[in-house]
Amino acid sequence: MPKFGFIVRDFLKDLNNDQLKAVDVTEGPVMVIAGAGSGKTRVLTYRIANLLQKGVDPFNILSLTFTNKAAKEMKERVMQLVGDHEGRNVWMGTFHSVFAKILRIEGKHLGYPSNFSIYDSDDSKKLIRSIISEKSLDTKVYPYSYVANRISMAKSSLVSPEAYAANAEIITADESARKPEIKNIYNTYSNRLRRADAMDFDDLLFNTYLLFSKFAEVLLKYQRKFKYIMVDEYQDTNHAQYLILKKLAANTENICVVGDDAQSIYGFRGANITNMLNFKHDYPDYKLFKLEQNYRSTKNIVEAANHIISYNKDQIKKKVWTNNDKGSLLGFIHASSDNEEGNLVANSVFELKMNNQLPNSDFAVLYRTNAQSRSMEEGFRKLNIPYKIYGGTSFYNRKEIKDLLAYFRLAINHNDEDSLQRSINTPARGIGKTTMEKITVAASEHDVNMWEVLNNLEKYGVNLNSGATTKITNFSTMIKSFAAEMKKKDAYELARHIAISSGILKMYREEDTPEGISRVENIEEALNGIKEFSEKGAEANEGDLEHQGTLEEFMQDVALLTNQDNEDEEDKDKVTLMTIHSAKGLEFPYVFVVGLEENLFPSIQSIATRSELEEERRLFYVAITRAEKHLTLSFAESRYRWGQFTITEPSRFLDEIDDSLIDRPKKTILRPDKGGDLFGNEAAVVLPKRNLKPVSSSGAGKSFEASDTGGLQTGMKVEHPKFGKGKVMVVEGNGPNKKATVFFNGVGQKSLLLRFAKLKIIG
DNA sequence: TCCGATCTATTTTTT
DNA sequence: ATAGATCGGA
Repeated sequence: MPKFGFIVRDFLKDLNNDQLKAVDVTEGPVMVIAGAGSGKTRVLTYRIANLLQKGVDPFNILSLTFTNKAAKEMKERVMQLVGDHEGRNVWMGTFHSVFAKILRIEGKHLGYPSNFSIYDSDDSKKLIRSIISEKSLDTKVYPYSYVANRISMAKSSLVSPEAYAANAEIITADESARKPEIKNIYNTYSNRLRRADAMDFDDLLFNTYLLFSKFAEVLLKYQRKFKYIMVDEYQDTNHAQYLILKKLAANTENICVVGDDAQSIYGFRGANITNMLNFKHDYPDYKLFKLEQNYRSTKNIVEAANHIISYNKDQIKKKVWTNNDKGSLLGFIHASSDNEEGNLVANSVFELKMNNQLPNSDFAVLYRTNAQSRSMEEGFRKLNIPYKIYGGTSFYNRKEIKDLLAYFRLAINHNDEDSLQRSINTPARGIGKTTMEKITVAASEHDVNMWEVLNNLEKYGVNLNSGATTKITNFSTMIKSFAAEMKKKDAYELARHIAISSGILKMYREEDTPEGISRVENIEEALNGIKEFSEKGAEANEGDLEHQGTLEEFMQDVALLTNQDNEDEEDKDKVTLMTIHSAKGLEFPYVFVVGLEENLFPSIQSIATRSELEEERRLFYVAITRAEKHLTLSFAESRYRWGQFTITEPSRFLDEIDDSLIDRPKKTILRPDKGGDLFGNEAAVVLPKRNLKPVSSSGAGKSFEASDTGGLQTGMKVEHPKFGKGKVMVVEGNGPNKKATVFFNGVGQKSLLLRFAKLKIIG
């Protein structure tokens, strides 16, 4: 007998034909291609409700999303449909959080304890950085972010350090990039994580895959558990996620994936659209449903979005349409500077709000990079419009919070070397560089953990004076005492105890600067958050784990949380400021997409290849389709970037919107057909203009090869792709701000930032 | 060992 | 611009 028949049946009336089919076919593989705003989340939640109605046990349903926020929202909506009790027991979470949970239970098969640490990207970059320096490699040749990215890509493709070193293609690529050491860095990095009983984000996927491949009985257990699998944002899955899903679904093949190739925006991180294309090969008898009716936006907005995406070559054919009103034309803001852009956007919000009596929460400002939030903030602050910023440095990434959490982590997992190094001399307790050096070296030599060395100094031949030895013993005793309290005290009690007796709180209190005060406040806020966690007790929001409110449990949750995940009540009626990436899946009545400038959006890093540019365009598509009623695009003629004044050019994406859809002056005003000297300011740095004349795009880099200008000196002769040949008059500044004044024949004197200018040294 | 001055990387996006 | 790392001197 259907358990909640009347509720679901009632709602089924709200589904259109395509949605209904996607909800109805619960058995066998299903792929739903869902255009923006076509009710994708609705389909997923109703599917879950439908399954429950048919009598499927909630424990047998797994629903995977990309962000915690999406998971939370889905959970709420399911609970609305079927009631809290049933809804609560469905496994709904992000890939990372669900797999972390599995690994806490099953990690022992792979040699991991259940209390393994999770390193966030800051932690892993830090580790990679220290490995690079240990190996005395040139950080110019091996920038740690490059190396980290390379390793992360390998891991997301399930390439182990051994496989990496054995892969001729990869090795050749690294060698021709003159970075042959990456394979060794990767190997050391991997070992070091192991030694610390730690996993990075990629390991959560990689190890889950290993677990399921190597231990058939474990796989079987989870295959039996997850009889019905649903995946949101399938276009953003990477290779590892794809293979894990394939394994999990192999028995029942009850897998339903929902995605939109036009909204694939995580290719840079290893997401692979071909996972969508592979679906039909893996499950030849799959059912395909397309959701093409947009319920979210006006006709104008849908049309603009369709228009934009039609510039992309790679796409699955579909026609998104809407029955909604035509709506107003797209707004357009042309500012002279980033600051003015912030003011104009804020003014525009103010007007719309006043004229139409709208809440602040109806508005969102979306941008390409987090750094752009600053000028927006200033604009809103001037008009006293409340706003909230998502992204940027997350709360848990603040220094003081990391300092505190390091103690928590170390108390939970003594092998966590990152936390050990962070906490051992913060606050200063006289365990300095020399001492740590000795310990690090001993740990490496004996290939044991630093904690092990710390507690057996003599055994590992670490020679320290008695003072240092005492200090270390005291530290170790303190950590052990924290660990001993773990099961006795609740999370809040223990957290406060640690904050006080570690000296962290005292250290920041004594700073006595505005900054120090705010750090103390943040620590207090963190403690309050933990208090809430303790008090809430069994929220049991994920699956079947018993919840006792210990600090260890808190830390397991926190590792995968981002700042987007806890919204305060007082944040409800505020304008939302966020990157487009974090806006995916959200919608707002009024949306501003700002900073539509070449080299910013599309990003300068993504204009080299067609596929990268197409990803930027999809990102623009995502931005546009967040808007329900009204969309405004904005662009500034100049902008501070890296603390440097730069003249900018309107984004090519603006040209790709049909003039009839947008309310803006004629294009000729936007694109003066003059050189870069229009603004006549010689101090201004002109970003490389995009090719106005047809230039074979692939040949552009080859015909002009810029030199390394690190050793550029006065008197040298150089060539510039645009200004031609010239002589260096002055070299000034350092590092990224190093600039040269060059006299170009027939052009005159130019001041160039070497970081940007493509100069060839010719004599 | 500690402190201040100086240098350097960061800015593409996130779990 | 700005935070963090590094360096050099007390």
